[in-house]
Amino acid sequence: MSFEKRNITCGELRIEDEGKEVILNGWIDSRRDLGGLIFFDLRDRYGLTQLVIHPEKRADLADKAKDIRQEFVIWAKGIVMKRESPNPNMPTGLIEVEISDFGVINKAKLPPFEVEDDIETNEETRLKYRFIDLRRPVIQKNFIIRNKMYQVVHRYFAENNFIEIETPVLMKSTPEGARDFLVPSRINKNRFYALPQSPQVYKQLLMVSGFDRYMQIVKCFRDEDLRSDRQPEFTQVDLEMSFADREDIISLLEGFIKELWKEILDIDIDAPFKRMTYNEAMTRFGSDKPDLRFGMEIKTVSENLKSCGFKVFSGAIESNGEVALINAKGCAGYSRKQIDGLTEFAKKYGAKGLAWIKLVDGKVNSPIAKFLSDDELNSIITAAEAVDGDLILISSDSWTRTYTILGALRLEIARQTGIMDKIKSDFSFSWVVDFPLLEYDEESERYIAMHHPFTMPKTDDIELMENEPEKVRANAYDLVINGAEVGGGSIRIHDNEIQEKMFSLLGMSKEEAEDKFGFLLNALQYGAPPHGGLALGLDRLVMILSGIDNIRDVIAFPKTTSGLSLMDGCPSYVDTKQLEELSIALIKKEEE
RNA sequence: GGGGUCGUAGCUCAGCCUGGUUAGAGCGCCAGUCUGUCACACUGGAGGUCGCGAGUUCAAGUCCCGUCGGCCCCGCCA
Repeated sequence: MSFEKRNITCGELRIEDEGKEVILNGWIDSRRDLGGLIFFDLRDRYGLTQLVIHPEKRADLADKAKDIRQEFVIWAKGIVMKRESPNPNMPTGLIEVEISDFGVINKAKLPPFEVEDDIETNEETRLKYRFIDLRRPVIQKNFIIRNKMYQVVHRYFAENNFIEIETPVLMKSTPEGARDFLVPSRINKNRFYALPQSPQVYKQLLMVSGFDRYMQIVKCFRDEDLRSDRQPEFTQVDLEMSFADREDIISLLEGFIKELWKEILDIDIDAPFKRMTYNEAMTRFGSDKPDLRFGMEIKTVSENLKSCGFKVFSGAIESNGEVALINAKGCAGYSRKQIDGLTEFAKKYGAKGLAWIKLVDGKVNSPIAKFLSDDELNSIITAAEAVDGDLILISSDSWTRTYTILGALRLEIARQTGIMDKIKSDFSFSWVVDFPLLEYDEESERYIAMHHPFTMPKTDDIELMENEPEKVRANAYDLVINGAEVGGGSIRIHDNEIQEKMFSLLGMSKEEAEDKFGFLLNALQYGAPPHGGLALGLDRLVMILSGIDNIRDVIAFPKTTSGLSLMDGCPSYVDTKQLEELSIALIKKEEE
């Protein structure tokens, strides 16, 4: 089908262009046929331009226009005219193009939903027709931001002497950490590649090779359950530096984030960012990714309640737990039902119950008041800095659980009381540092690496590895923006012996370590420089910059929460022949 | 692995608790009218596997069970 090729886009004509002859190509956004006057809005990625036909002058065009429907792809030639009734809401609203000739390039079926910004279509339908959904300007905006981010990344890190190197997508399966996606192959039967959860080991090897500063915008894969901010394949800005310490990496990243915010949002942000240890983040905000845009900090009150008459509290303290609280300002009016709702919410995080104290009309209203002395009660109220009208929520459990529960409640109260709405266009940037190196995993009855097994312990703590491994802090750091973990990094182990020690702490025998990571241990013996780095979640950064709370809206072709692609129907069953070639037998053959 | 919630016209939803006439509304769509619209307006019309399956019942969109799918959360995500 022939068409006249455009010489201008739909977003750029202005009043200065009056009188020009132009050719436009695009999609019919809408048509308004007034009988004696026909309007079309023509859309492309750059914007909208109004086309007009005067039937009294051009009956032939009016006739042709009768068959034009929304989302048809057309070309139109005409003269740029000043509008009789301009539309101040459109960038091109002062002009219109009076058509002298046009043609249909391609017809379109009626789309299942309209190509508009404020539609409320089920996401299921949107994902099935993703190619139409992606026409919506609101969605396209996210990909324009995303593209700008690629450019800032490449420019900033190139200016800082980083070089981009591609690492394998088919790699060795690593048993530590998230579940791998496995890839069989015809040539090597019974063996499997894995898709990378991260190029971690490769980038460390690149440091051994002397590349000094590496970066890559890279896809990573994890076969774990999905969430509104988690997809099985996602993009990281991955980087690694040699002869660098934590401060080098942190200040480099602060420079990057500054530039990103300036470039994309034209906002100047202050650096250095706040710093907080893991311990502080947990005890003040109940999270290792604290949202610092508002207060409502957690207060620990264990000290005053050691011997209190409320067994839930004293018992928790006795078994090395804590009693802590948050003050839900102005929430004393919460009904029994609302508080029950909060209790249910807390239970999702492992709470057995939730104690509360209301301060109403100068009186204390609380089911636990009768178990506490006046001094104990007052010490709680004082710690909470509570005044009349406040609701104090108290949690007592193990250390981790107490703070995690209160951290979740803090966010929930902020949502319920409108604090979240107030702060939604604010930004807070911080580093959480000094994570524990290890955490004990009840299920496998061993220590597992909190960050990853290549993380360097803090120098002062290395000697603790022998006898008190749970006390060892890692030289690791997370970049947290608005309560989201946007990046995580660490100084890596470059010493073969420490790395072996680490593997053995994780319960790996020498043979096992050799089998799984022998190539790394080997490389560390051939002149490994001290090095460290970080990986940024690019999708999450785009989400924050575009103010979107759903990762699917910043990924062109995302999966649903059950890992399906509704548009192309993957994952799909495969032919028996294909399986035979790979020597794969299915344990349970699906019907059909 | 677990919990919550949703699935009815092309789209968004009401109806379901308390089973009973021909399953409704708005938007969109189709036809007609209309010379300044831009959410065009007005008149008329078409449009349904109530996700799927099985059950209870004289009777199921509605009740029970199963199943598929969307979303959110816990676990999980080094």
